[in-house]
Amino acid sequence: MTDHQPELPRHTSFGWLIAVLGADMAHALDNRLKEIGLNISLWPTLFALWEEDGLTQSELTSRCNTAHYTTTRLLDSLEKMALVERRPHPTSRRAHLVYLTEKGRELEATAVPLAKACNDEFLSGLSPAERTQIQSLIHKIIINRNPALPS
Amino acid sequence: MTDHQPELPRHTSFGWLIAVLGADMAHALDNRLKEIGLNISLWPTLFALWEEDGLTQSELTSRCNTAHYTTTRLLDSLEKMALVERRPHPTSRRAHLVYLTEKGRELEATAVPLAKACNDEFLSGLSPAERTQIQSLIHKIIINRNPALPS
DNA sequence: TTGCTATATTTGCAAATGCAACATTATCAT
DNA sequence: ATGATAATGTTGCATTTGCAAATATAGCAA
Repeated sequence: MTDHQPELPRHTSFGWLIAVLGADMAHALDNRLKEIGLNISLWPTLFALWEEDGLTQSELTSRCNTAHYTTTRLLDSLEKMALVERRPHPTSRRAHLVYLTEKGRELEATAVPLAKACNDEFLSGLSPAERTQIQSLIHKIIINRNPALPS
Repeated sequence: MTDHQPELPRHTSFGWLIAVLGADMAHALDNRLKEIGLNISLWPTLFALWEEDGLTQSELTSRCNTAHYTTTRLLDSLEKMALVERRPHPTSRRAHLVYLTEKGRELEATAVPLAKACNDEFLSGLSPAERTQIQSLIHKIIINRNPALPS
């Protein structure tokens, strides 16, 4: 070992930086969510439902960026926790519509501020201008890759 | 369903944007790596070793941001693939030093350009100035969270 | 030296994930 | 209608991951 550190991948590769930051943020949110009986794997689905429920599982799948079988299993968990329920679709006998229960709906007020706090904590080293900047740059990359997403 | 889309979490939450982008990038690199018999889980360890080998497993663990037992298992895989070898540590009988084999060393020339191409593809919608900007902003966030990392 | 604590690595077991196949229902062309 | 194909959701099984405990060694204090 020399006393001069060579440049490591985390310093030079964009993908690596994103992976490290993503893992770090997921871990931080997961810890907070555990305090209220949730965990990070449930988060995208719950968040999507707080914004709009009565969705089919495949609509949820696409909004949450998860695999269809993952959605099936997450909903099994969320139903056991009595946070959501599957109701029959009015016109299709194979699809379900997913609704929040009262308990699931109430959770939003507790949970969302945790996530906001988490985001803020990570962004705390940046100026307001820098925050806007990074958000829009990342958004730009995502849209560039998948123009189908609404801007 | 109305014809007006409410704002979804992916549009407003920094953590969500990072998670989506991270998953997307990991998936893209994983696909490329599979063409040459590797996969994304092996990547951080190999990359770290290409930069410097003869590290102990715990040094590798800390550079790769993985769990110690993950390092153990990844090295088992990499040894089976004849890409690395564990050698005894000269002064400690519990530690090992991890070295690339000739085959492992040669792989760098094939693999690293794949990853570079992958990064470039994701950054292709940004101007050179924007690329510098986003890289430095993300770096700043990571450092802010973990000041122990070398800048 | 003895014993206590910390470090380095591995492993057993349970939970989570991914893949591929399945069952069921819709759609659509003939 | 009939049959082929696609969409929706679930499940079995193998692989991966994570936690906690185990093993072995090092370092240090009395």
